Amino acid sequence: MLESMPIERALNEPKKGALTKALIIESALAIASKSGLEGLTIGNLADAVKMSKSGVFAHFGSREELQVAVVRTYHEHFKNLVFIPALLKPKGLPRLKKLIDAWLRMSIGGDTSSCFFIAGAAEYDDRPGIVREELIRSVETWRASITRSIEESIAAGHLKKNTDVDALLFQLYSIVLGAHHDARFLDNPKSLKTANALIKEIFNRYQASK
Amino acid sequence: MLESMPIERALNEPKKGALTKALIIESALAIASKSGLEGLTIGNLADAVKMSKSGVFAHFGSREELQVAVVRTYHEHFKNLVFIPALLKPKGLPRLKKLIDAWLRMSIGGDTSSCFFIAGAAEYDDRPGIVREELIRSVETWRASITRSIEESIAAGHLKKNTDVDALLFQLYSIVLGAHHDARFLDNPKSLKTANALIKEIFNRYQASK
DNA sequence: AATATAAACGAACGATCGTATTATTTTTAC
DNA sequence: GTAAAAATAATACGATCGTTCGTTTATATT
Repeated sequence: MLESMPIERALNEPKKGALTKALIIESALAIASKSGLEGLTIGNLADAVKMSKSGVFAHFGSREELQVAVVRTYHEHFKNLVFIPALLKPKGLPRLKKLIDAWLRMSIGGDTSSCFFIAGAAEYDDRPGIVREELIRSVETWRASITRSIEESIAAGHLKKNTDVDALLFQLYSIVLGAHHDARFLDNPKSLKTANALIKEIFNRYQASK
Repeated sequence: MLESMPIERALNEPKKGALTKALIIESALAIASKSGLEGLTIGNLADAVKMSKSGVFAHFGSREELQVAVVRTYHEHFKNLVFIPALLKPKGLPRLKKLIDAWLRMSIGGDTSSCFFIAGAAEYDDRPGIVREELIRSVETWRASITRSIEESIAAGHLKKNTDVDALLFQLYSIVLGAHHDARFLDNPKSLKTANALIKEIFNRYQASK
């Protein structure tokens, strides 16, 4: 028996480990939301969950894997907070508007937490590695969702047939970046209103004449 | 003579110190351009200029002051690279277009260096201190320059009299942020073209009908 | 040339970083 | 209840961080 991998044991997933791991990740997400993914260390995370550094470390094997886990978890949160609610709106322009509105509101959310897709993009725009790759995956997924919703809006006759999808995506995305910048860096309280007015204007311009 | 501050000596500014300090800052600017202001450490800076850590440190007194010095120096570079060239264009729309064009090109510049006003804003949007304050000062100065140029364009009759200055500033600024994001994080080679097309369209829309 | 000041160095400090190794405790399975 | 396995802890390592200190070298003044 050169090797007898006990299959039945591999299937028996442990109980407690996965649970505390989830708790750790949740705490890590809170820290990274406040201080960025680079501000998340094994040390301060261990303090936060009242465990030893090594105890926390063992769950991930490396700091990078911890950061990747945080990005993945944030992606799930994002889906629940932004994407899923928009699915309740009817396909086309209503859903597209809701997608952007929910994202915008959450990006500049008054509390400490920022949007990982924005903050992470800035943090890792010149830092290669698996964290960056995971971030790009998430952002591209999100952009694909917006793109699809734009296309559906065109198909439904809500937006002009000759709408440049990429250009519209770029505009919407840029506005959210701009609002995020104005609100979080410049502390401009009017940023949300400015962004909303602009979004409305853009949609009007792209709208099929009725 | 409880205290006899030798005034004549205070006026004699040293020679060599200021020179090497300038060299150090220049090197620091290069490092921070590649790795961000937080990636700039006394250690790697000392290596870069082939000096001892303490020798470098003595010129600034603290790491924060070093970072502030870097921001100030970058502001000067920015003026020379973006602002001054635009002054050669005639007041009004030509100058405004040049301001944005030069900034945009430099922000997504193919080389390693990014734009501090953008990268720094993201890095310090939740990190209080003198570095953040210096960054805000620089960014606000830059935004004031754009604002003034917009107003001059209106006064010159190049842009509609009812132009919403803040809204236009927000749009232009957001587009550069979006292009920076697309180019540097998503590695999208079309970002410059997309941004330029959009800028052109916006100026057309705001232009006084002739 | 002698002297005073500025500039740079070298070594060390305490802190924290991520990680590896080894031990102990807690949970699971029979 | 006991043995195996998983989860957590304890400890330590080498690196690097910003900073301090005492000393030496370079520059400037007289």
